[in-house]
Amino acid sequence: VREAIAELAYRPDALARGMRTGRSRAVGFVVSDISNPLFGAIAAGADRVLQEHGYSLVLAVSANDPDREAEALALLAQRRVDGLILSVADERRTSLPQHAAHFQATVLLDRRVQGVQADTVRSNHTLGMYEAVDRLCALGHRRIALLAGSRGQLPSRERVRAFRRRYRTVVGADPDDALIRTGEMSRDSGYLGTREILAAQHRPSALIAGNNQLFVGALGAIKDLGLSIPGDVSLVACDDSDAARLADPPIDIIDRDPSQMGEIAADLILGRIADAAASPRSMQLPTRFVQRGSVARVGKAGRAYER
Amino acid sequence: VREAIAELAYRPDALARGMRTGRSRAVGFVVSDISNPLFGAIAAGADRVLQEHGYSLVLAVSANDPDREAEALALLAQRRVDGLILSVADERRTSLPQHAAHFQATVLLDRRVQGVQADTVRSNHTLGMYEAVDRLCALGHRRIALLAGSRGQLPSRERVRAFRRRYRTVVGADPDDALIRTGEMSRDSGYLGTREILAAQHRPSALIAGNNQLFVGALGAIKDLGLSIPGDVSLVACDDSDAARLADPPIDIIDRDPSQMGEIAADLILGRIADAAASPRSMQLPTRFVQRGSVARVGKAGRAYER
DNA sequence: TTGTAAGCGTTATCAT
DNA sequence: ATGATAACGCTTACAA
Repeated sequence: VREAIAELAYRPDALARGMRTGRSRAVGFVVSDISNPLFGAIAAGADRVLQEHGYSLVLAVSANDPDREAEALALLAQRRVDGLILSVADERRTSLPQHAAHFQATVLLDRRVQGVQADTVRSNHTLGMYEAVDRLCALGHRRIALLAGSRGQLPSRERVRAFRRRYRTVVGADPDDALIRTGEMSRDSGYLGTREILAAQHRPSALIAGNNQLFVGALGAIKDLGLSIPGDVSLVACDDSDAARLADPPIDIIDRDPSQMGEIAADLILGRIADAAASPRSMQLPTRFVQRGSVARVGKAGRAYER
Repeated sequence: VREAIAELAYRPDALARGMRTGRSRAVGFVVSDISNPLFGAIAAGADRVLQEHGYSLVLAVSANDPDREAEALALLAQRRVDGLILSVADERRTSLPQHAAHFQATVLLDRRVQGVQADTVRSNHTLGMYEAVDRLCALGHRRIALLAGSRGQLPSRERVRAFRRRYRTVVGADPDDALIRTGEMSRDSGYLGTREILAAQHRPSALIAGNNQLFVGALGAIKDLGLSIPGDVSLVACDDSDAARLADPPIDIIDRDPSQMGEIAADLILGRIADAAASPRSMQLPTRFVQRGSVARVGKAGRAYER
């Protein structure tokens, strides 16, 4: 019999097995943009763990559009995926609550959705933001702009909150709300926001970009305005990237470990599949500020790389 | 009846349907590294087209390891995916021939595999390389290094061939083979290769990095060596990236459209699923050289941005 | 221990 | 047209 198996290269049909057992051994992965290396790294981490356990990752790109997200969820439900790893496009407009019952395991990536019982993997965006504000304020920065991203995503709100709170603690006054801008998590939004902010008469001395896309836009705008980093403006980006490492000067970042996020998400999924009744788990990973050379003492224009 | 469908949110079970019809409406996507934005963009393009047609993309990361690639193919075969989009890790060691019969549609991304009947999407790496060599030679470069990547991947061989051929045509002599280096498609390989090449006594005046990872390593090495671009060395990268656009100076690239590659791959898959008997199709997309400021006339050290 | 049968949710076929 | 029924390939439960 074993000979025949080997000879015919027989492999059990996963569809039939899935139909009979009620488990497809597939996990959906819904993200706004898989060409963003942050999500790519998360996917890679998750896939590594899932592959080891004979599970596959079914990708679905939402393009930050709640309607496409809804279609993706419907399609994945139809495919009877056992689990779902989801970076909700907009917490205020997500259709997850309508679909959640179809997935026996759901892990939310850095999001909070009302009325859905799900495990979560979260980054502690507060930690790194505190360190960044400490550093900027210690170097004399008081007018600090924040490209915060969308209000429909938890990390954006968390960063704004941490920024305000720490600024108040350190400086003893509230930050200028006009310098805190919400908007799309896109290059264009980062570019336009930065141009507006830096064209104002009373220009901020530092800028924090809320994700890698906003950072790309911000850096482009700073270049186009002919400003120098950190002489004219100090810059901090959230999440690491080749562009941040290789820019001149290299850009200070609020860093985290995205592939670990993916691995933990996969672990949570597998754990919940094994024990559907377990109480919801929430894992939190740290973020940390990394100095590189894009932040200088305020008012010392031209003296780059000061530490 | 329709009321009941709406009321119970009934959706046909894709597993059962797949079992009965013999079509899973899923397509496998096997790549070395999904955190590489090049593959991310290809995946995004493919997913956009496939989603429109009710197909899902099943991701499998091979990490450039032929063994993991083999496992991925076996798992996807077991899942009865209708099609396969595959960027083979190493053409010399791929197990695709053993698995190909399980997939009724296969599209190879920029690879050639002996004995496998598959549609292909190819980039014409020759075009952009010709333009790059023309440009470099026109500016007086004669000692040009090429970080070519792995010999097990068609684009690497195609670039070496195009480089040699065009150099010979333009210069009238063969290029120095010691400056053409094969190796892994990794940052480390790019870093180490660049350090070695640029530390030699008779240093080349220009360097071409064969992909975005090699480029990242090369740029890091150039920085660490304290060399300036393009004053000390001119640099050209294959494939665009944020890092190339935002570097100072911005890096000249050999560009192509990866998301279009993904879309075309998906189109080919859908076409072949519709007509399995159609003769194999091979689509070729152009590459083009884009000037930005990282290439200068040879011997005019320090005169950056010369055009 | 070994073998047989039922049934998972579809779709397709075949009577009516 | 309409409706009942078989079959896809597997797992599992139960019978021999």
